[in-house]
Amino acid sequence: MAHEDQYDFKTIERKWQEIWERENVYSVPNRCDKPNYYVLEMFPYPSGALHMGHIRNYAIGDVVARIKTMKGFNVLHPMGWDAFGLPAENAAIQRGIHPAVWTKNNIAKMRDQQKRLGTSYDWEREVTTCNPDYYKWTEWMFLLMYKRGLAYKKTAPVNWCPTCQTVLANEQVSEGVCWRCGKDVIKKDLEQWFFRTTAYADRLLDDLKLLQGWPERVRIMQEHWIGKSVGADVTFTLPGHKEGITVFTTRPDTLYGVSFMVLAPEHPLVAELIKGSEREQEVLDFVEKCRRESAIVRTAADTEKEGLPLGVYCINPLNGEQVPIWVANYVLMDYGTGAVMGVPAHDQRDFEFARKYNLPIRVVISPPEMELRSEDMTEAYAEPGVLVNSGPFNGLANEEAQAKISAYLQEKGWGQPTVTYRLRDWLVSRQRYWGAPIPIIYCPECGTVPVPEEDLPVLLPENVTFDPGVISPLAHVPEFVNTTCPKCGRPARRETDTMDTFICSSWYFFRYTDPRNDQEPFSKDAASAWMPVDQYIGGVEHAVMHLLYSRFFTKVLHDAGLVEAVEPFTNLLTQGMVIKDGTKMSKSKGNVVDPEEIFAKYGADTARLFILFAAPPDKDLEWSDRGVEGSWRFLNRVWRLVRGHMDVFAAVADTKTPLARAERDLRRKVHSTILKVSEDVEERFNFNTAIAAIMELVNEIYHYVDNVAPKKQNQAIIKEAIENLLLLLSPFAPHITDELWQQTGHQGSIHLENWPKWDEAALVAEELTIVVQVDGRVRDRLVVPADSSKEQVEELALTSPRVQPQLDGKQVAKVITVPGKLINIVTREQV
RNA sequence: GCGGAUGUGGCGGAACUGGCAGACGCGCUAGACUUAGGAUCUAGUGGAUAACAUCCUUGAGGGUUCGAGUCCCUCCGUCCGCACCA
Repeated sequence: MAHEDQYDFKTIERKWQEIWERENVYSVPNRCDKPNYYVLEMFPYPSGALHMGHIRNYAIGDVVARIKTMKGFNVLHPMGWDAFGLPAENAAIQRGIHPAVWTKNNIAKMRDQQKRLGTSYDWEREVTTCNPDYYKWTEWMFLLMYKRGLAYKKTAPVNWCPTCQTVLANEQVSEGVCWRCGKDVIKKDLEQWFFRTTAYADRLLDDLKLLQGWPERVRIMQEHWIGKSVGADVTFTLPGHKEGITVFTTRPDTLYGVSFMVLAPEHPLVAELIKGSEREQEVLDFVEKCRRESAIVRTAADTEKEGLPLGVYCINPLNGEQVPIWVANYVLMDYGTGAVMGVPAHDQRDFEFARKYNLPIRVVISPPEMELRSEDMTEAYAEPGVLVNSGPFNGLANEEAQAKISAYLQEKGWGQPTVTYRLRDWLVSRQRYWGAPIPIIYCPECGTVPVPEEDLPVLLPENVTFDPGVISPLAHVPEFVNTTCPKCGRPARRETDTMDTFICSSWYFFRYTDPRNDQEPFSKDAASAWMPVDQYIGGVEHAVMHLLYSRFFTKVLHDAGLVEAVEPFTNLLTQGMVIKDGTKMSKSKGNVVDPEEIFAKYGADTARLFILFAAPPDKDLEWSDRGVEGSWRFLNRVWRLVRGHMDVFAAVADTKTPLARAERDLRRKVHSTILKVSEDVEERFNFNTAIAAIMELVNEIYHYVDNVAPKKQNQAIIKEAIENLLLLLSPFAPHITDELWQQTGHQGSIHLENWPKWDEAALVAEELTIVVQVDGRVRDRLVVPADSSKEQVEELALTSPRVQPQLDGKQVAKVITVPGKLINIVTREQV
């Protein structure tokens, strides 16, 4: 490859990265005379190297940050490391490297890659969650939760990932498998710490409507995850027992249609009710079988419903009827009360179950204008209707009956209106080493005692053996475990579980506002200066987990009076995946493109430009080596254009002589490009079309310099065009533009310049192209002076030689004119 | 099953409130410059056709309109999320 006319990206990119760093170009104060703007990309887990998804994420964020800076904002654009987590521990186990060392090395490598991408981060604000000066405050957050009654410990059947050797929160299990390793998750009874996210369920749901700057689908996913349903608890009495069986139902209007009761296999009443009966063993075997089934099988909708009668009855409080009690696999212990009333006529699952086991089906909601007979039904009737077979409530519309029956139940003490959520409390304990310690001490005398704030941080011991099991590696370190009780001073034991790393990432965006504060996690003033984040950018895979936890944290911090913000992220951009050959890049598919290769072959500017040009940020991006080549060619084209016209930069504009046509056209292109790019980047982050417009501008400048005789070329106009070109291109390709800016005699970095403004006067078109249609089909195009009147244009259109033949033998019915654009001549057959 | 997104040349993708479909880039074809070209430049490039005339063309089929990629209805495909939530 002949290199003599290609630009030397290696030298140029290194040069400018050094200058930016030396001159602190991207350092930002918390307050100054400019308005603040906070743009944030999700910080990475330091896995070892950046992949294309990272590069895309940071390229998008960097363009936003640079444009906002040029537009006069004081822009906070920080970066950091979500540095606690399992891979570090696994590396330690497999390769004998300490997690801290492994993590530190990875961070050094990835930070270097980010710098080579040319990102405009304020590195003075870098945070690393595994450093004690950060996790001290993560522990502090735990204590805050504890103080506010939002952290508690309980024994519960929890999700256990045998591969990762730790428990998982509900959000971290998808379709029965672990979010990290993809292996089956099983249920285990363990005593664990939880955060009371359910206490915020309503606010997390309601405030979704404040998030108009979020993609709708993310809001819907969160709404679904929270899963609010409004209904009633109803207690069926159990003869011979003090307590009855309470069920949750969204359909109290169907209570007269109950023909059986179903308990979840895990329901504590099951064992109690069958004790000593002849079916005891049979039922216990069934329960055991259900428990052994994996979560995937258990929750799949097409799993065959199975159940057994207990031979025991409860009483429907409304009509006093005896209702047989069953146990069945389709009832879940961890939703509602773990017991369900069976109304086969009006619930599809109950219907299937009743048909299978020949349980009675009684219609209590009648559809309008027809009679529903249970023996004819092929599926449950879940639509609205009128109550029948329902005693005093007969004849009521079912929506009305819901309220009436709920009220009646409450009045009689048989139940009350209830709201149930799908959202569970957040299980935050992890039986692993590489995480923030839970700052709790267990004292034989005083019980559970939080570590006093002044004793934070609880430091992770360095000498540990990694021997994963049900107990955290920390439990094997006596120096760590054995301590004294902060209350009574007697020997006590530390909690040895660490915190879910999602806790670290639930508040890091606050820490960036005040990263070196050693008195508090951040000052309220610093947080108020920046929060909420104006633009957050990251992958949609965090739609529920990270984004929901961060919202929860922000609300708790708000309630504690520590921050003003009630939501952390005003606008959210979920970038698309980087794919190749139609599928996501992954090592197993062997379709990975390493950013290092692209940096080495074409440089960061080319990589950035390609990634931003090939697709809009929220869509998937198909990687194309040819496309990268095209971006590389374009930058060289810009390079040659500028280098070929170095002499124009001394030119002084001649404001006296009117411009000729070619110059007016070029100026119009320059200013319409400024307008187009400004709109594209501002409104929808349409970087791909913005870059396309810049490419058109380059083509047009070439067209001018190639077609106007050198002596006649207007140097001031070329200068104006090239300067604006460089300014518009600078957020996308920061190195080459800074270099050319300097070479063309400008003082200071181009990245400190203002965003260009378009000149309205230059935009005014001199001529317009009017499309002429006959009956909606294009027949001619007329180029007319911009000030032509409607009549003049219509006359031209009707007499056009290309239009005339189309009007032969027809009458003009009407003429529709869209001013400045189009004329449509509508005809009818001659009578 | 429910919810969401999406479907446009050989490819990635444009087309704001209904108004020239295919911007820009890739690829391809021809030419120029060259010892050479995988550099660069110029021209062309949705399909049919001998045609600068004509017709067809935005997943399929209907509809509204002077005019539909865009609005409405009925389907189909692909991707994603949730999935026995009582």
